[in-house]
Amino acid sequence: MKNKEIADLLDRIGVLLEIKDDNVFKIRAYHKAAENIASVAEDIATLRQENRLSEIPGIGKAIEEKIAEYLDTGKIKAYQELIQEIPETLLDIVNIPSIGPKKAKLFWEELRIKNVDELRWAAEDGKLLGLPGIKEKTIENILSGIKVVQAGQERMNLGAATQIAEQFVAALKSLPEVKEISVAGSLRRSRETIRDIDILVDSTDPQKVMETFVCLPQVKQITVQGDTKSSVLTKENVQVDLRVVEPKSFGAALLYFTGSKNFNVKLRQVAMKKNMKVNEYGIFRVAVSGKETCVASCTEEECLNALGLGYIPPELREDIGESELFSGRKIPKLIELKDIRGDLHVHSTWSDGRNTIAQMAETAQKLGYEYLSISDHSPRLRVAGGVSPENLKKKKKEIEDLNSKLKNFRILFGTEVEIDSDGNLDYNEKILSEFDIVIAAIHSGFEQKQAQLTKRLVKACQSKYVTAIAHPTGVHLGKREPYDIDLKEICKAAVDTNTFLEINSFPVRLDLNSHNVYFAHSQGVQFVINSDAHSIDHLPFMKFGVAIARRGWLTKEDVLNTLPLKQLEKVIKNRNR
DNA sequence: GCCGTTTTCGGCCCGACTGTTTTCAGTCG
Repeated sequence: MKNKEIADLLDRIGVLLEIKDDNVFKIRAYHKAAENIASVAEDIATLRQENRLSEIPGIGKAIEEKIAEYLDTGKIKAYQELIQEIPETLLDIVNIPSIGPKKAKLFWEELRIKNVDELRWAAEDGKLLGLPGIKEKTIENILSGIKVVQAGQERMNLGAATQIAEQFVAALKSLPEVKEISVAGSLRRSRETIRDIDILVDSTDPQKVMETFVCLPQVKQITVQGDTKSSVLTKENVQVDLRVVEPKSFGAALLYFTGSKNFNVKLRQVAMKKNMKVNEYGIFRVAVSGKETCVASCTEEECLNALGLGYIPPELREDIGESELFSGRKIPKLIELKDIRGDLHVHSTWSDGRNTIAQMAETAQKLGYEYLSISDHSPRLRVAGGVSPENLKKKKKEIEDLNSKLKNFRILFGTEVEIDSDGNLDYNEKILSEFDIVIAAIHSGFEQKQAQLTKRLVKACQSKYVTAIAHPTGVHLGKREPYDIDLKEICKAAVDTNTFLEINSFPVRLDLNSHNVYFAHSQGVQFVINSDAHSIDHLPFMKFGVAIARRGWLTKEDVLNTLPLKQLEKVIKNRNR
């Protein structure tokens, strides 16, 4: 699937045009197009074949042609021409914090600096001094920016970001000067990966809050410090931004700083049509005279209502389902964590889990679940110590013994069975029929061609014993790209065979992701949300999967493990017969 | 370069902070 490649390339064209000081709206069009392509769940090559590229918002004639050109030739002529004029490596320079297209252009034109190393040498040798607008402080910022980039500022997964944010929130919350506090930004929207952490505080004494914030022990470096906004780098090189507002603007500020950027743009466009204005201080009515009157600011709901919109949960403030959001259609009641009645994919010491079945079950009960499936790996997955057929008998006995002592809770005898390179399952039919629930997964042979990988998953769906496909795309955030599958084909197979697709809540997976969930849902797919816990500490990861489900517009009715045990068992039994 | 319930041309979101400037451009979110 070439979606990401093409999105990257269009983004690069955008930046190069910025360096060239081209029309800002043209530049924005390229970035917007790139963003939208990156978030399309379907293969862009398929969309092109079906002549549906223009269905993607922000794709007009010119960009459509460039996409086609890339799919046919592997190149885009316009890009090749741009990098004849401007060295491609200037793109790395623009990536350095405090450097944008203007400075990159300046350094290139005046000093022929074309990459980060040359820039560092020039900065260290004082060669940048004397260029217009460049003095000591700017050089200092450039050198520190280079260090930040080279230390690696990759996006964190949702779980890692949540952990860091919780530390900051806890520290600030204890201050008497802090009235309300909330995370904002992409973390509040529960994006799969997060770059910076945004925190919003409402306080009557901003200075005190800022002082405390920048002096917290986890802070390594202060990058920005103002009256209402400060930014720091933590020891792990994570940027944390703090905004402080007056209590009366908390809602407007929260709306504003939660974003997404595109959602905010959309809100302002809605506002403009009503002769209104949106900023972080409130929603304003603008009179013909130009006089502005604040009409809402205290809560997000108030602000959205003032714009004629109902409340929109943060997870939906994305481009996913945007047309629905602003068409006046009612937003469904999204699934919540409390709707989840059990976890159908966890591991125990029988394979690569760290805790016993009993321990896992005990924690699951504390979380308020009604059931838990111990879905250990099958033998083919050697590294995980998959359970042999002989051991399965012992494991089943252990579960039966535990169940006989449990009240209002049931442990299910499950498996996460390997799908081999031909799409066959790692246990025979007789063994598979013994399980309460079977989920099937791919853990090897990722490098196969799209057709073959897709066929494997489709074949697994067709097994009458398989209830769900675990982590369908195999992505490992920041480590491994998803394997090349035709999601549409797999959705079709899932729907035809009543097979559920998993939303795996494990923070490095989050697979399916929210875009895929939204797409699969549109194809009629049903889901299961699992933690894939390998220890009792992992069971609470379920909240991340639920967040992804919400981002994909799912309601509780779309998710198998919101059912009470009896109904769940019935669904599993009746499936595909 | 894209887009349309002000529709095929003329628009295209808004503000904080920094470092350089004597009032603002660049960067960032």
